[in-house]
Amino acid sequence: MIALVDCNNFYVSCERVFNPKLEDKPVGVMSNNDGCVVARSAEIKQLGVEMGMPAHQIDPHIRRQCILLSSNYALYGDMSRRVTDVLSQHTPHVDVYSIDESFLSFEGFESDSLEERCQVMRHQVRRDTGIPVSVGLSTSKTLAKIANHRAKKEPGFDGVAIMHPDSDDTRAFLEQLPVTEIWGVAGRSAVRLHTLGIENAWQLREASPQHLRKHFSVVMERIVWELRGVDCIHLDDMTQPKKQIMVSRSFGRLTNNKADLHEAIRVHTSRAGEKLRKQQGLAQAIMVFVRTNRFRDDLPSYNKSLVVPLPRPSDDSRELVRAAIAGLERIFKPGIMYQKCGVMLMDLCDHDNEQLGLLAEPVSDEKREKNEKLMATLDKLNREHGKNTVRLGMPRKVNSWELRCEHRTPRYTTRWDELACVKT
DNA sequence: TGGGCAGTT
DNA sequence: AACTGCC
Repeated sequence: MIALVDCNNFYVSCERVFNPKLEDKPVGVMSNNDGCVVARSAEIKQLGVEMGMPAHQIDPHIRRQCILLSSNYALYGDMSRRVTDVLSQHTPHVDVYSIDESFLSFEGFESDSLEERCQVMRHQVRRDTGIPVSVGLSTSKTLAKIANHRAKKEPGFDGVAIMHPDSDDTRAFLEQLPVTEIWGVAGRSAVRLHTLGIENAWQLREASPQHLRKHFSVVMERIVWELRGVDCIHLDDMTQPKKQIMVSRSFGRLTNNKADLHEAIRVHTSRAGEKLRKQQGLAQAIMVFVRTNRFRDDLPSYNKSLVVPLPRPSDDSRELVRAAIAGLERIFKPGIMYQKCGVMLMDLCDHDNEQLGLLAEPVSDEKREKNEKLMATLDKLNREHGKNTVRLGMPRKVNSWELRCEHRTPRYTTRWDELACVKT
């Protein structure tokens, strides 16, 4: 059996742990740059604030009743780790799927007592971390996801729902479940499934896997098997090293300032270098892109990207930055109001079996060791003292390009100076 | 009106 | 290099 453990309204729940005044209130957490609403309390859902809604599109009358917070990823990441720690006490097989979801395997466990076991686990997570979670149980990940939805929506389940793949109850539920509610099926696929006469999850389950593979891809074929209860989506590739590493951000406000883009590209590239070193990889090329706001038809639009090959495979932020800036110089167009820029490290290879190009100059062991030490020190400082404590290049006085996050709460659990104060 | 992938054209 | 799809 597989369990999907999903935190309820995760970001909002994290905020409530440290600020009980948010309990019973319509609370929302916004995405980066205070753009869209990405987490909602039950009360704000009641007011009709939809998932992914741009914050500025909320009716002002409704908005006044809501508490909208900027996202506090330092807090959510740390709370997520705490939840995972508790889950790990209940089974050795925990696959962290996202910041608020984990798949647990209960293979080899007594199946009669699984629901009870999950209730105990659920209560322990609540007690030890303050985060409410729901649990869906079945024999495949896709069905466990669906069971989890039911655990959240149908109060009778008390937070833990089990779905046996071949029961009448499962059939009845799948028959009324639109395909868009299935993990991996969204708008475009739904339209194409519709033309094949497939509207609900049961019809998809009964369709021929080969047929669907032909019309879609192996991904859709797997969904059919999964709906039949066959576990065939494997997540171990989650921990596999990434094939590309991307770092990009929107600017707090649009900018046409070349220095802003330079600084942003430097910071994003440094961050990408950190991620690359963490997975012990080397990049052979770096892509740099700039973009205008596609929703502003009143301004000229300009989207441009450029791949810059690196002289040799590298994980040295200084070499990466040099290449990225060279790329930026070639695609920067003056007089354009830019909304976003970023970099992507490409053609990643493993640190150990680095291959030198024909023209690449080998680096002496001594020099390489020095570079590695420098980068390791940089990473350590930034890890322990907060992002961007140490940066490459000249810092600027005003980071006019930096993100908007006007309503961020303290990083209660990861910063000594931002600990929650019980009484002053 | 977010960010980070993978995959296709 | 640009675009699509997904979460």
